[in-house]
Amino acid sequence: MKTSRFHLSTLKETPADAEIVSHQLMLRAGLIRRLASGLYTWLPLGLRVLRRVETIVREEMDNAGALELLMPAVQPAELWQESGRWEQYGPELLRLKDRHQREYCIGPTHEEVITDLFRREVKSYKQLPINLYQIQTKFRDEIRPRFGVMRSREFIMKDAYSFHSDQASLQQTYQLMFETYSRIFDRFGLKYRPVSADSGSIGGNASHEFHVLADSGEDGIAFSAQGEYAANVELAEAKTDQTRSAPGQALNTMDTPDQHSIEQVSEFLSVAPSQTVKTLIVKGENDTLIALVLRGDHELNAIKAAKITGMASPFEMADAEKIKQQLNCDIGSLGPVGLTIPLFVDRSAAVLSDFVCGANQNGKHLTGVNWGRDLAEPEVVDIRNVVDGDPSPDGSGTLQIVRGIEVGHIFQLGEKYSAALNASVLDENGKSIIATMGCYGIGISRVVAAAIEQNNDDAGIIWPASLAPFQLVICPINYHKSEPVQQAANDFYLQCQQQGIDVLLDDRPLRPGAMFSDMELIGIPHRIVFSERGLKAGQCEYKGRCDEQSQDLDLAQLPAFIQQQLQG
RNA sequence: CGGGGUGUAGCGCAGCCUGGUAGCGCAACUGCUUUGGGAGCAGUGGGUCGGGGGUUCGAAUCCCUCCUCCCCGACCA
Repeated sequence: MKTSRFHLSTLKETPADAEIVSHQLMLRAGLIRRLASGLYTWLPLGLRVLRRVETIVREEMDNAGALELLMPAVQPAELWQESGRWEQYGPELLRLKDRHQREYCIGPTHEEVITDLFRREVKSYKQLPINLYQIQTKFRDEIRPRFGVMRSREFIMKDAYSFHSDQASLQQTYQLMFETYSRIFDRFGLKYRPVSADSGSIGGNASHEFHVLADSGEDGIAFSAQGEYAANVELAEAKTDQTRSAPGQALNTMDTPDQHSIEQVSEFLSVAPSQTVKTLIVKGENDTLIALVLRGDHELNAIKAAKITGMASPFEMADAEKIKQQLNCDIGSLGPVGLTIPLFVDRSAAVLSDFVCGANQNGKHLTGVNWGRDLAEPEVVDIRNVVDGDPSPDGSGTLQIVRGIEVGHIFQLGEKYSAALNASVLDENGKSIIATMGCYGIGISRVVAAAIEQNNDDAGIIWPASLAPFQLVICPINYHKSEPVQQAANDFYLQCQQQGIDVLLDDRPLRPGAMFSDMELIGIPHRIVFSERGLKAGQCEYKGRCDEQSQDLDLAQLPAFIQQQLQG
């Protein structure tokens, strides 16, 4: 491809409304353009990257025996009513009516459609297992689309659905998909990590997420540096290896005027925040209140807390006013001692002794508090986020926390949709059995953003070789003035094309600086420069996108050198 | 949905407070010069100032209203 025939559309300035680096660079490099909130056009350059992602996914899914099909983006309401999700899904589901007033939605996912297809098509256990996938545009009417294609409303996803006559078969395909996903992400050339998205308490590996690692990632991933354990922070079990020591101090009431936060109180009383306890009041069922107690330096994990029986649904913090009215003190002075509402205590808070907490009286805190002596033995639960250095739940060393972007998710669905839509086959005894299902997604468009989020520098995008829109760019200096330069560039360009190299020739009449900056912005991995000066010495120049310095090459060794670079 | 902000040329912004008929940089176009890290000079084109309504002799500017986009919302005891 020559730049003169390709719509390169780079921006020197960063668009004001793009917040994260991948979004900024995708706009600046001319990969995407915004049409409306959460809706983006993929420009030719961006589409080349998107296609590379798709191709890798497609090849590996095909290798794993999955079969590609394509389902409609628009789906009839009846199917969603049958699964019950027409009511459950809420405003994220974009609903519409046709001219006959029949109701439809634009699919955010395709479980209903695939299950409907399956029940019409597949009748016998002999046809199982089967794994069907598509690469398709989805729509979720996000409350707040942001970060460009990272969290857009319309997006491209690979979704696969497998059907089985028994759990063992599902397990087998699930394992195969896990390996396939690992191969896909290896081929992307991205740093990633599969994490279990299930606490593990239900047994089995019912769900895994694949995260591309990036400091700006929205999800926290906890993993054991020494062992296999890896889980989303939202779900990682928080353990403590401490045991409670015997009480050493007497219970004391201290005046703590205007000291509300843990930070203030611990500084005022000269104790570590980890020696204090915070008491959070949340809503319980039937308009009641429930108290949650955490160590002062820990954070509540709302997903875990929501699972406690008796919690209001959805999980919510109680209003300050109601707390004041019922407990007779402000939220900055709450404590577990003497509370008459149900009390759940995090494991780490339950092993404290001689700790500090609010006195349930404004302006006062208690010190030297001990479970079992000053108040009842606690009802112990796991309700906090894990932190760096926590013991790994599987006993293999300690946890580390990194940030990640969720780009893949594999899931054992079981019979949720097959039962609702009565998707059954006959087994070897002629008996009708409900199929059991798995589903496997990869956010194709999100992978592009995640790749940039992980790989960029001040100059722009740094594509891994497998995702780059072009592998190699030829930058001739004075292409339009110097015949030798034009000749050398054209010759090498043709030579690359004949070898099947995805090569870009920058034949725009630009000054070198402008040309180099553009090519670095769009992230082409390899660059060859031809100049009159170099050609006179029988040389050209090579620079890899991440190289500090360029290097001179003899023209004779150029083809072999490039061959080697592209393979490496 | 609630709160805050924003909207002026393709992009980034000034002008608004204190009304007088729109400007800067980049980009684009033409010509000449230049050609190893986003060139210089000269010239050109491009804006219903988000929409509608109002106040006024006169509105980008003041008032009302609708809309857009962005940020915040659940990590506080």
